[in-house]
Amino acid sequence: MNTQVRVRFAPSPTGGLHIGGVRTVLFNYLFAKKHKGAFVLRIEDTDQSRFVAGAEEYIFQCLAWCGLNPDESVLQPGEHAPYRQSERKAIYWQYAQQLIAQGHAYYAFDTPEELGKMREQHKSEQNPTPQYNHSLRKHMRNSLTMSEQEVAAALTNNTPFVIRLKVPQNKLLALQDMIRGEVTFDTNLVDDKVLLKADGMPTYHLAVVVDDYLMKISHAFRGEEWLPSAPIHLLLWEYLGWLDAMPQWAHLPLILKPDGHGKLSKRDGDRLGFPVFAMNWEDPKTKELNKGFKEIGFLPEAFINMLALLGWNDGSGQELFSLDELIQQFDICRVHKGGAKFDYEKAKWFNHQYIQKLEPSDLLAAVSPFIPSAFHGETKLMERVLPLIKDRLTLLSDIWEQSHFFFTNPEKIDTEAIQSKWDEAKKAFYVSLINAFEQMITWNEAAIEATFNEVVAHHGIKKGDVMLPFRIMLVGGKFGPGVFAIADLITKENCIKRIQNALQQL
RNA sequence: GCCGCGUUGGUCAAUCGGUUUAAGACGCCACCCUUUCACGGUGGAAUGACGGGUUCGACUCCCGUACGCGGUACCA
Repeated sequence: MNTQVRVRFAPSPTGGLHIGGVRTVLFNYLFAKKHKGAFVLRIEDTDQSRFVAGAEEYIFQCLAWCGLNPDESVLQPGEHAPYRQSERKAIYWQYAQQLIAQGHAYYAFDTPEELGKMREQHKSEQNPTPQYNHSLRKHMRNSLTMSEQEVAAALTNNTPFVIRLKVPQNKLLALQDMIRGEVTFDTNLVDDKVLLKADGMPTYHLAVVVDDYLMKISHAFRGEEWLPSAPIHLLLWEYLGWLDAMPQWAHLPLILKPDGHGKLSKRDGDRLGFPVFAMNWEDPKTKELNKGFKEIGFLPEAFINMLALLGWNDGSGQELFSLDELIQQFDICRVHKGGAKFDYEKAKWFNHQYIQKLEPSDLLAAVSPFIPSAFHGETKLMERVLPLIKDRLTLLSDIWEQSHFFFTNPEKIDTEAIQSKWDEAKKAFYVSLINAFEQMITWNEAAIEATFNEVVAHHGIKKGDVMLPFRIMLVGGKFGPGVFAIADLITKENCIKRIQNALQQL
C-alpha cells in the first residue's frame, strides 16, 4: 500500500495546453497539496511521429504561469527519474517480456496492411470496427497461432512485431472510481491492445501502468475519455502482480463546448472568440497561432479559480477561492460526474473580480504588458489613472482602450454626436471656457468644475447641453470616467488644446 | 453497431429521501444610481428529459426509454 500521496499529470508534448489539461493539473495539484503529497509531471512522449519541438518547454511555462509547479519532473528529477517516457524504453520492454513469459501477452507480426484487410473482411453492419480480440487472434499471425520455431525465426529475422495483451474471456472487471463509484467491464468486449509498438516504444496502456507503479503513484486522475480503456489497465496491474499497489482512480468529467455538445476543442475557441489554451501556442510547423488566456489578459489566479469551479464546488456557494483556500476545501469526491460547458462570460467575470482585488502596484505590473511600449515611461500618470478606470477592466488587455486618452490626444472625435445640436451659442460657450481655463492658477478636478459652472451660468446655457460635447472633445467619444477628473489629469494645456482642436472640426 | 459514462433554468450549479413555494452565481430583462459609458444597487423572467416502480414521502434510490457525450488505432 502506498502511504504517501503521489499524483501525476502526464501530458504528451504535442501542442498547446488545453484548459481541460490545466484543470486536470489543478485537481492533481490540489489533491497533492491537501494531503501533503507530491505532484509529479511525467512526459508522455512515446509517439515519436507526433513529436513537436518546444511543446515540452511550453508545458512548463504554462504550469509556471498558473502557479502549479510540479514537485518532480524532468527539470527537477526525484528518485524515480527519468521522467520522460522515451528515456524509459528499456524498462517497458522488460515488463512486456515478463508478460509474454507469463502467457499474458504475445508477439503479433501482422503488418498494418494485414490488419486493415482483417478489419475490412470482418466488417459488418453489426460490427463496423472489428477488434483484434480473443476470437480473431486465432486467425492472425502471432505467437499464439505460429509454431515456436516460426516465432523464433521471425524474431531472428527482425520481422517487425508488436506485443499484444492477451485479454481473457468471460471475466467481469470492476473499477472503484472516486467520482463515479463502481464501474464494471466485460472482458469479452475488450480487444488485445498493443502494449509495445513495432518501434519498441510502449503504448500509453503499458507505459501508464508501469510508470504509475514505479513512480509509486497513489491516486490517478485523468479525463473521462480514458474510462473505456480502464479494463486494460486493470488487467495489467493484475498480471504484473501489483494489484496491492494500484492507485485509486478518478475519471474527471470533460469540459464541453459552450454551444451544442461535445468536448471543447481549439476550433471552438477560434469559432466563438475565446482562448482554449493557457498560453499562446504557435505550431512550429503550420505557424498557426492559438491565443492563450495569459496573452488575452487573464490573471492566473482568476483563470485557476474559474477552472476549479468547472466541475467542482464545495457546496457552500462560495465562488472566489485563493489557491490556499482551494487546497483547503478541495475534495475529489465532490467533483461532478457530468461534463460542464465552458462559459467565457463567467470566466471574464472571475477575471474582473480578481482585477478589482489587486493592490495598485500589482495592478500596474499586471497591466503594463498591455500598454504600448512608447508609454511605458508614464508610470506616474498611470498610477493616477488606474483607480479611475479599474472597475472598467474585465481583461487586463482592456487597459489601453480604457485609458489611452489620458496619454494621447484623441485621433478622431465623434463630431457627429455633437453636430446635431451644435449652434453659435455653444460655440461661444467653449470659446469662453477656453479663456476661463487659461486664467486658472490651480488646476484640479474641483476647480475645473467650478470654473465650468461659472461659464455655464454666465452664458445662461444648460449644463447638460455642454457636458457631453465637452467629454467628446476630451476623449473622442461617449465613454470614460468623470470628465473633470480627465480634464485634471491630462493637464490644462492639453485640455485647452483638445477643445480648440474640436472647435476647428465643428 | 457495440461498450462505457452522463442528463436540475441559456450557462455554472446547491440539494446527499422530508426545515424548499427547488439556493447562489454568470448571462438576460426592467428600474435606480450616473448630466457619457461602465461599475454598483434593487427587482424580474427562467430549472429537476420521459415513463414506470420502491417509500408515509423522490430532484434525490431502482428499472426501462429517449437524448447527449466518450471509446472502439502500432494517438494520447
